This record gives sequence, structure tokens and C-alpha cells, in this order.
Amino acid sequence: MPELPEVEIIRLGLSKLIIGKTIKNVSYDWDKSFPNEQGLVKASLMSAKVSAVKRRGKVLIIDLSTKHSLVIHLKMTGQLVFRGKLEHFGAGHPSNSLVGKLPDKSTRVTINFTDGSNLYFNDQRKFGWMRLVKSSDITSIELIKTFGPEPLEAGFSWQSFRDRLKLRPNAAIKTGLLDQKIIAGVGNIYADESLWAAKIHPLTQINMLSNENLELLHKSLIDVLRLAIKSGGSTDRNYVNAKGQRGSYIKIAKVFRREGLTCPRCGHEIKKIRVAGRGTHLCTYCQRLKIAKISK
DNA sequence: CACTTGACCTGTCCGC
DNA sequence: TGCGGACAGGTCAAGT
Repeated sequence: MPELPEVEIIRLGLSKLIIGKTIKNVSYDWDKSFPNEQGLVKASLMSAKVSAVKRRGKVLIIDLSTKHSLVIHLKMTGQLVFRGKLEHFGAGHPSNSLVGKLPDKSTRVTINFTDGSNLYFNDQRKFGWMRLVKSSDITSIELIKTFGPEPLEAGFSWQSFRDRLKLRPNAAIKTGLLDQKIIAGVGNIYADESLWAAKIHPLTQINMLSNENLELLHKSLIDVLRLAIKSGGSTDRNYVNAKGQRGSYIKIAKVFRREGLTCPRCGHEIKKIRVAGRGTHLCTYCQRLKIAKISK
């Protein structure tokens, strides 16, 4: 579920809420949500102080004073919600709150801090996980070591974007955008939105795209991700920030989940197709498919 | 190899 | 209302 913007918002929120707090206890009722050995958890989590909250792609990293880090992947429906001492319900405006009293039936892991506050890892579909690893090992974790560059970092030029994509010249451009080895952090929503912004059909073969196309897609992707962060992320179903509040990007989305409605650019109907096994939204009028000329 | 499908899970929505 | 099936923002393993 959460893509780069959503994880970044959670990171920003948690930075303000839990840095400096000391962990008192951790409990979980779904083993796969926290596949660690009990011994390591006891030794390196209890009494650990939170020193930093980081992000790499869609992965959240909570650094602890014990030289260990909690690595968290929220997958489709994961949520990380902080609640203060005796605060069972969110403090946000009720209409903006998607999460009620915690813990609830989706709570997989609960982290108690010594000041009485709690961090809840909720995950309806149980795909997400958190793991405790040595902080020095983070970059060698199987998942993270294969990640491509961060699209919002300064060094991410359109030329490097092009060069990364050309690693899969025959793949559909949407497949390339979703490949975390090519770029880290893009998921289904922002792939569709940035392809619409750049007027590129999601099935276009990467090697069919001109430099002009790629330069515009690079800019569109960055703009879309930044706007999403500014809008508080996308709450399609489950996503909430660290305070349990929804994001509003979905209200300003151009194509995502808008099949049957009109394209805000040309007025034609937005269609939904399948690309790489994922629901894909586009305007077939302004996102034309470029077909290779067959050389005889 | 590169690409597709199924698995991991629960919940919701839609058609009958 | 009830039931079956399709589908949901992600990733990995297995199959073609």
C-alpha cells in the first residue's frame, strides 16, 4: 500500500513523535509480522532508545541506541500509529481519522515506551513485517541492497533515470517504474499518475521512448511524488499517517481509481487495463501507445 | 533469461 | 441477506 510518499510522511511523523523515547516492551500476536529470534529481541530492543527514523524506498528504518534498527515494510495494508499515554483514540479530527481505539483486531505488534505511550503496527492483510537487524547490516539486507536510486534525491538526474530504465529495454514502461531495482519507492498509484502527466501509455516499451519522453517522465514522477507528500499521501483504503489520519492525494489524482470518469486534460473517458498484473488507469486518448516500426 | 502467475492474507464490493 | 468470485496500494518464488 504505502509507496514512497506515504512512507516518507510516516517517517516525518514518527521523527517528531518517538525520537528520544525508550522502549519498555514489545508484544506481537502474529509471528510472521515480527520474524525475529526472541533472544535478540529481548537483548536489543528492551531499554533501547530511538535515535533516528529513516526511509529507503518503501522501507522504514528506526535506529536504536543499541546499534540495532527496526526495519519495517508495510506492504499493502500496514499502518504505524502512535498513541500517547492513555490516548486510546486518535487526537485528530474524527472525520479524518481512519483508526479507532487501539489495539484492535488488526494490531500485529505493539511497542510500549517507558513514558506510557505506544506504537502500534496494524496490518489487515498480514503481508507486512518488521525485523530487528544490526544497524551496520542495513545496506546488506537482501531487499535494500538491490534498490535503485531514490527519486527525490538530488543526484537523480533524468540521464541516470534513463540509464536505469534501459536495463530493461523490452519491458513496458510501467513495469520499469514499479521495479524497485530500477528506482526505489514507486508503486501502482504514482506510476499511473506520472505516466499520465508525461502522456505516456503504460505499455510502451522502454526502448521506444525518446529522450524527450524520458526527461518529461522523470520530471513528472518527481512532481507527482512531491505533490503527494504535500497532500499527505494517498488513502485509497487503509493508509494513515503516524497519528492515524488519512491523506488527501486521491482527491486530486488525475487517473488513479478514476476509470469511467473523464480525463482532466482532454475530456475523454479514463480506462482501466491490466499491466504487469496490476490495475492500470490511463487516458487512451492522450496517452497513445507507440508501436515499433517492424523492420523487414 | 524475461516475463507471468501464484502465494502470502483479510476485507469489501458486486452480481446472482 | 447470503454466497461466490474478483479485486485491493507489494514482493517473492516458482513456473513457462
